[in-house]
Amino acid sequence: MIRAGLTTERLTRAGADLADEVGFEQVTVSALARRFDVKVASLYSHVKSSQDLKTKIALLALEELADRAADALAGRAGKDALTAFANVYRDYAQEHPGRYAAAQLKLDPEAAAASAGGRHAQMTRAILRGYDLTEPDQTHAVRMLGSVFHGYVSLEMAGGFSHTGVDSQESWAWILDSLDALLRNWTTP
Amino acid sequence: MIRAGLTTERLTRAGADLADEVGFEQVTVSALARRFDVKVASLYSHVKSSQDLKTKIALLALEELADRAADALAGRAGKDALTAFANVYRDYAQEHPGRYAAAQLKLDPEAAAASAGGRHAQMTRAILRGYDLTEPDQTHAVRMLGSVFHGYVSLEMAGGFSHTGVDSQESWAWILDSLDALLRNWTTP
DNA sequence: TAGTTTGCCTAAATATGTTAGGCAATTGCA
DNA sequence: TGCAATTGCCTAACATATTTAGGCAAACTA
Repeated sequence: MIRAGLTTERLTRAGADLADEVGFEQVTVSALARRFDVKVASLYSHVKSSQDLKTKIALLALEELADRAADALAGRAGKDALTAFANVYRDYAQEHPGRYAAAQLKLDPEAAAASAGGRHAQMTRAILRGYDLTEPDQTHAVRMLGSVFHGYVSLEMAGGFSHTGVDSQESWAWILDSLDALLRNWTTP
Repeated sequence: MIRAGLTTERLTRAGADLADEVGFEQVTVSALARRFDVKVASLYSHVKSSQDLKTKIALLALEELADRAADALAGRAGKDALTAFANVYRDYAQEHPGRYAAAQLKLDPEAAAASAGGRHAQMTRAILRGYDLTEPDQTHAVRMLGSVFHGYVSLEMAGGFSHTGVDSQESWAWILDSLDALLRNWTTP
């Protein structure tokens, strides 16, 4: 019988695609096996468990996101960098809702350490070089930016901003303006 | 045989407790049945499905959160209100991680309409009465506050802020200061 | 107290997750 | 090229979760 050519890599990628199509919650070893027209048990040579599969998808999403962010940051500084970076998250979430949801999976410490999480934090710090902040303010600002970006994108994806007449894109622009102004004008009290 | 006294109410509450103990993801009709020492099928007279149970837990959490927020806002204005409101979310998430996670469940439109979601938005607007914003800026600001609060709490719960030496509580205070300053100084461009 | 309703039960079908062990396709080496 | 070792996907089996259908006994109602 002909082989399907399964690899951890292909399974992870297909799992991510599946997540984008039906939601990360619905990603299941069984569904993935069906997609490859293969018996469920066959996947267990390539992923340790359902949890392992989900972790791998999360790590993939974090890498993709970090790659896009790095691209967007290249050659930019100040507000330009801030906006480009923020838009990477928002656009990625819109294009790849399942992957974005995966990126929010709570990782165990080892996986977290091996993830692109550190790159994200580093890039946020790089943006802040365009502003005049010293530690610990810089760390506070990193956390604030992360919170706003993640929070906004989550709430927007959940449909939280679709019940008033105000356009979400406008709010997004307003918020980025505000953050830029805030960081420019910050003076330690 | 003696009856367990199941009701939708009690199941929902027990489900919420279970979520806080083992995580919202792990809440299952079977686990809940075990908790009541009852057969699984018995629960189906009180909840329509596993999804229905989760929705009910989410609605409970949203109500509790709105009640706490309303309490916290009573008699406060300006930055005092802002801080109290923000702390309600953060504290609730810390005390009740499973309930907080449940509150993030994506609800179908009917459930969303019947939820306390509207109260949350109204209360955020009430806080902004202490600042000098008019529409559409007020809506933008509502969205920004929601994003920061939800984003920060999510990232903090996920352990995102535990890998540098800077205390999370300090960042939280810094962010609330910043938001207050931002809203006070906002002038439409 | 008899009748009705309600609550929890048993039984059964279906789906997912996971492990163990087998055979065939592929790879590597003489 | 041909054979051995490896690897990949398979069948089989079991545990757990979801859900529906129908039954019996407890609790209300009159």
